[in-house]
Amino acid sequence: MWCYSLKEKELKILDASLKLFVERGFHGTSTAEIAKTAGVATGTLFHYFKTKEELINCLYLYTKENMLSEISEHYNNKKTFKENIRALWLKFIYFGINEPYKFQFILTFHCSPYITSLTQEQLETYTESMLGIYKVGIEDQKIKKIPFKMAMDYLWGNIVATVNHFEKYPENLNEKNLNAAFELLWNGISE
Amino acid sequence: MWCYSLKEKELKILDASLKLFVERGFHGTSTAEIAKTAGVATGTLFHYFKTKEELINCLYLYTKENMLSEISEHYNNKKTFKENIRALWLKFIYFGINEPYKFQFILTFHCSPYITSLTQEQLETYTESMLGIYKVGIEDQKIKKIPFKMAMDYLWGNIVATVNHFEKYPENLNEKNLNAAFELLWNGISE
DNA sequence: TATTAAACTGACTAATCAGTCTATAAAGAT
DNA sequence: ATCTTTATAGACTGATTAGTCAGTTTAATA
Repeated sequence: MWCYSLKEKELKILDASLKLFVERGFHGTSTAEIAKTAGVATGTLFHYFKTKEELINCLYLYTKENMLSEISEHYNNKKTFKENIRALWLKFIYFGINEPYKFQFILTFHCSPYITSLTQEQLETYTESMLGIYKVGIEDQKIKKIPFKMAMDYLWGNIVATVNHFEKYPENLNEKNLNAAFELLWNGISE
Repeated sequence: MWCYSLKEKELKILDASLKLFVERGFHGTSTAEIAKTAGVATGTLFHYFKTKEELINCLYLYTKENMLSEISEHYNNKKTFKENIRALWLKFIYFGINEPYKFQFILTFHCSPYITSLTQEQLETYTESMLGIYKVGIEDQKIKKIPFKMAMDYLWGNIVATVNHFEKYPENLNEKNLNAAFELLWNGISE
């Protein structure tokens, strides 16, 4: 699988797929519909993606790389540990709010059978950088001694809940409530 | 829609649907497959459910009522507020662990376009009983002054994250970690 | 026992699906 | 200028789909 140096029509196919897969699911979306939405012929779709499954795997990689590239930021030693976690958390929240389709797609197809384990593996490097931050927090006694994976699942669960909340009630999206949502997370994990 | 006083084959169809819809999605599962898994003819399926959409709506009601009936318990004044919240939380967690298909189905199809808003409405009475508990917590200064809906979304997010976590790492499921998971929630919301 | 309604069956159908194929058009390479 | 590869198109195909229908069995009632 390649998915790099995307041609114009290739990108249009990915964008159309993202929208339709999120709105109607994998099997609920026909390749003909994707092609029509993207403004290309079905033959063109299958020229770039051998099968529908290859298309969704490619879309998953494209979307998740897109998210991680917006999130990635190195630990800033001039700020407190809490401020660092807050900055990271905020980046996820803003990605979820600004890119609702991409966020929902990652959520929906994260554990889906259409995504091959190969596609999954290519993204696990990110977890390692999180492990580094976690260790700092434990050593400096900033966060509770809970298992790393539980902390990760809790963090991700909070991000998903927060994004979904502000998507449901966009009128509540303001500095105050955003801070309240972060404090829920922080008070949970902090020592 | 009726869905009450279920006949034997009707129940088999619902059980088969639950398994297949969770594993392969709505459009990924054919009615022929459901009928075969349930051990009935396709005609029987359409005798009980006019369309595939009616089937999934019926299944959603059946599943969510099933969950709520197992969760429902009145506030116990002899216990502390925290203990009451913990008992409620635990019931959700055990439902998620003991009924992984039902839990996953509710999660997946909660915001899905196949579930009609009518089906959604029939289940909102539960929220009201939660509102009562929330008010008690606020008045007695047990929990922070965060908006009710945010608290609900945070609670549900924590439950989902916890169930998913123990499903991913069943070897971690024990009293100690279960308590640690609850403390994450409680420290987040408590005053 | 006879009558009727409900439960049940599976072959069948029109529509839709993923993917193919043949034919051009455009772009690069020599 | 000629040749080769790549990009694009859309009509087409065999397989599959949701749902129907005509008829059979079962169960309840009179």
